[in-house]
Amino acid sequence: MINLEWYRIFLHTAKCRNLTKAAQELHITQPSVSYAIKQMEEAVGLKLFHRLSKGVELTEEGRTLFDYVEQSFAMLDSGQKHLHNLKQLHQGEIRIGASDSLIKHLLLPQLNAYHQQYPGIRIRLSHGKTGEITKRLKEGEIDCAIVHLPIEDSELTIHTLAVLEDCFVVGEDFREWTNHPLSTKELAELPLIFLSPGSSTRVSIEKWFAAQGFAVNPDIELGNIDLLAEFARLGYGVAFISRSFVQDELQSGTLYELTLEEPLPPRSIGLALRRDMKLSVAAEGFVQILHR
Amino acid sequence: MINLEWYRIFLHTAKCRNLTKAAQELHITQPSVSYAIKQMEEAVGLKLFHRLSKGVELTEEGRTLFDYVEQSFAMLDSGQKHLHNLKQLHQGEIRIGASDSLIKHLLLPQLNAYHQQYPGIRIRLSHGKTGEITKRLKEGEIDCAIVHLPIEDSELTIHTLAVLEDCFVVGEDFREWTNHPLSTKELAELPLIFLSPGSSTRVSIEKWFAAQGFAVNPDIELGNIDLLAEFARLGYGVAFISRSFVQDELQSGTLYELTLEEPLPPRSIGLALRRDMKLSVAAEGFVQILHR
DNA sequence: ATCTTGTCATAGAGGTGATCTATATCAGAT
DNA sequence: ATCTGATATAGATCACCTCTATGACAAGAT
Repeated sequence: MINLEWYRIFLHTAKCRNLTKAAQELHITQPSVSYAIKQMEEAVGLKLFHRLSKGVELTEEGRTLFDYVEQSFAMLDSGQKHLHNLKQLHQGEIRIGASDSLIKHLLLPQLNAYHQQYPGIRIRLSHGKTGEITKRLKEGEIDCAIVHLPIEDSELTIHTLAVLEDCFVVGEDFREWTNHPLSTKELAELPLIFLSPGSSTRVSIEKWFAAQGFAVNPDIELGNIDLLAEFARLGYGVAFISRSFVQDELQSGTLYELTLEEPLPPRSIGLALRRDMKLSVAAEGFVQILHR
Repeated sequence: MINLEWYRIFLHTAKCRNLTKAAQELHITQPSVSYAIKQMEEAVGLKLFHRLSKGVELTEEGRTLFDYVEQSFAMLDSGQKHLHNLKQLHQGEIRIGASDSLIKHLLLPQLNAYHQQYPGIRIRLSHGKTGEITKRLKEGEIDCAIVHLPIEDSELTIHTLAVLEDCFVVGEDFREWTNHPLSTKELAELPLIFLSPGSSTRVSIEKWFAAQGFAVNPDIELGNIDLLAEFARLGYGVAFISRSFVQDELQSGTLYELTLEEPLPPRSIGLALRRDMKLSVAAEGFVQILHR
């Protein structure tokens, strides 16, 4: 069986064309090199070097082998460099799953910070609902998931990232409703604008109404946070939305927040990771940025 | 510095996804594998495997490295195989079967070329008739056979090498018979010189006569092509022989070819190999020379 | 709840083979 | 004849690979 270290000695010897110099480069003694080459030649049953009076020269067979060994070692060197780059975050990729709205309204600052700090890392985003995203996480298709909480899953580790505060907002046409705290009954009778059924935001507000005995039926259902805000602004009704997603509009006065007698349920955003899997270096860097 | 033997251990472990099984394949103990992987991970400063309750799984970084290491080892394997093949060309042997006449008159150039190109390979020739030769081939006593075609045998692979053109030749004493095309009847009445019964050449010409209703009985039967030509030259009669075997004599005017009304049957020479057997490197080299 | 099984991790001991030192040998230069 | 630069060989040494023994853990079976 060929000792792999012999290959290294062979390679250096072939390049130096001199056992003594190869020994110096390899930090071993010249007899070590001589003996290793001898053993290797015996093992393959062929002479790999012509012994000259001043140094050595590859035989035909030695040249043939040299090509293979050189490429092989070049491959190992590339592998080591690639690993080093991964370790230094000069290379790599991270696969993140989150809903579009979370990506746009919550993650963008951290993604920008991460991308700025590690420009060599490829960020791959996939969107979807919390259920879909956690499935992809568990199947190893993504490295980490930004999800609405709560989630109970023994395969996942969950870290709370942020608290989401929801609110109802209106445009100029419905501004009079902000004059006093609304009862839930009053609210239920207004034209409501919600996200699609099944979204976490939608589910949480339906539960809130149901807990107070109201079956709510929104006038408008949209799949996009920006559209929710826009329809509210245009006077189509009352939109239910996370406050942080529309704080620009609230501050500039294009949208107004309703005050409710009954407090809205608190919601959180969390980071989900696979419990049994160590994060890649790239993913670890992102997680650290998220926790700042 | 990475110990190259760690790469081998890493590769096996990655493929087995189990340290205990990798240890078995490598013929070392499981703690050896565990310790080697640990040292390697410390040396590169990255985790290469997730430890699961049943076995291990490559990390992202481990997968990255695996690609490089796999290619690198494949390259070394190729190099070893190439060397092995070169070694075979230095020290191997080839066993060829053919009739004496084919050896002398057809194969000599290729044998010379082969011998010159691979002086370390021992060429062993065995002579005999096509039937005997194919038997030895099937019994593994020879590597390849040069035979007269056609041959139908499911155990053999046949490649056509050359077309043989036969002819009848005479010496000075019978030269007058070359003045006009001979009928087969005229030919059958001349003293004929043939090879021994059973030889392919003999069989083919007997069939030719029989197809025209003649039972031919040669005056002289010889076992040697050179003797055939010599007896024709000496005026003993008309010899049936392959033209390429006597083209020197035909050109120099010591032998003359008869013209026949009825064309002689075309014959071919082929290379027969065992279908179920991979050729040695030495034999492969010879086959390539034959196909030039 | 407890036991069994299969797996990986660690510690200390052992031994083997890679490498050392010492030196011989060789070819070419002076 | 001597020197120089190189490789080859022999016996000794010791570094480190691998061993044995055993611990730890998780999953599955009872």
